[in-house]
Amino acid sequence: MGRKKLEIKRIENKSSRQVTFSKRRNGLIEKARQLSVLCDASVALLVVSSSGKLYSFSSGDNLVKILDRYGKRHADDLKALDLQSLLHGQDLQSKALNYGSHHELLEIVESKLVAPNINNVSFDTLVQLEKHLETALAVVRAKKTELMLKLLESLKEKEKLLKEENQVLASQMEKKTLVGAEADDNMEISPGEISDINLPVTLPLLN
Amino acid sequence: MGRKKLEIKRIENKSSRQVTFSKRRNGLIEKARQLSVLCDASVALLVVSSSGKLYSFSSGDNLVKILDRYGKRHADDLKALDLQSLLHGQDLQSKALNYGSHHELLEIVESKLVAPNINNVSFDTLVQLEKHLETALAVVRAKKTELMLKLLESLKEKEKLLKEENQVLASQMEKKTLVGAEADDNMEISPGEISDINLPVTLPLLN
DNA sequence: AACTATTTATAAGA
DNA sequence: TTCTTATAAATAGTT
Repeated sequence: MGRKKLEIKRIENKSSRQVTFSKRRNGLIEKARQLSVLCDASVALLVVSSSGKLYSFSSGDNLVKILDRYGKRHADDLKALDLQSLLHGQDLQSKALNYGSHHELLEIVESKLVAPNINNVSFDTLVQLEKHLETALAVVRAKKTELMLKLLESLKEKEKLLKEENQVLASQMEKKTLVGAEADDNMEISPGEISDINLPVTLPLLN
Repeated sequence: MGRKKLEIKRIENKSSRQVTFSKRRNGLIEKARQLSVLCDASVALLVVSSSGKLYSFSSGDNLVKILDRYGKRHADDLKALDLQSLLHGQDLQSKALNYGSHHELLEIVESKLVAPNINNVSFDTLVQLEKHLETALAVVRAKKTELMLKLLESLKEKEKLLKEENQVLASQMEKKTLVGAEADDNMEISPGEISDINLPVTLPLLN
């Protein structure tokens, strides 16, 4: 879509390849964003320039929700395939939870690759394994984001409570100042509007 | 780019959202492909519809190359951290070869996320798991590339042999033509320059 | 799935 | 890089 129709093959001129990369990369990322917004879809995009620089986009919150769903559905698929015995079978917890270190994941992968029956490691198998790992990674990242969002929310909540408390303290200070410095210990305190539940213990109780 | 300008916000009508998703998803994937071809870039794209269906694109060879470089660098980092013992330790094969399906990788990941002790799944744990999965992915991709390169080499080798054979055949044809058509069955054949090892069995033996 | 009126992206040029 | 503009492509609404 420019002055001329452009064949889709490697642009040989280095500088125009660079320019085209910059333009189209921006366009692609914008399109990805639009798709995610318009259609409530999760989109993850990764672009590596020929010089090795990395650009990426991911639809964020939304990605979390949906990859979570994807993970759950995948789990359902596994159930349907009667593989869930490993996940929810009797010795599951003892088995899976013994993975003290995630290094074992790597071991499994590596063993597949250095196995004696190396000839059985077909290209297709590797492609499949790659896909599974990608999915696993997506699920883990989704969970990570979810945790971050929860943390964020709890921080916001704390902030709100602290602000409320500050207001009460400020009004008390004002009162105290008006009454005079000698009445400190007998000062009456109004109950205020905030409840006492969930107040951080490091703060003075208000009523 | 349609009959009307469309605001970029969630399309509420379900069916038109579905249609738009389908159209734009295709468009996006095509754009991703074009960028990778035109600019010799690596592109990976992952789209999950709101119903949880997964669509993806990756630029293949080129991505392999660059991620391979990434992978190697990552592998070097691991060595520096003295973690490679896990990769090449002794009981690794016996342990891990029992994993018949790659689904189990996902199961392990999933079990970590839905585990009863959900509160123990700390953010740090997830970050670690993410790193491990990334490494695993890099390793798998490196192996994939290795296989591709081997295949490529063997194809080149075959090509070379076939070309040599063609030359011999061509010179024989020339000789035959010069001698005349009636000497076919008694024609003397020169041994030529090529060896008989590794010649495809579907080709006529030359000497 | 097709069809188009339009909008959008972008190739070339400055 | 950034902007401009002619033109190619994508796509929203329609059938």
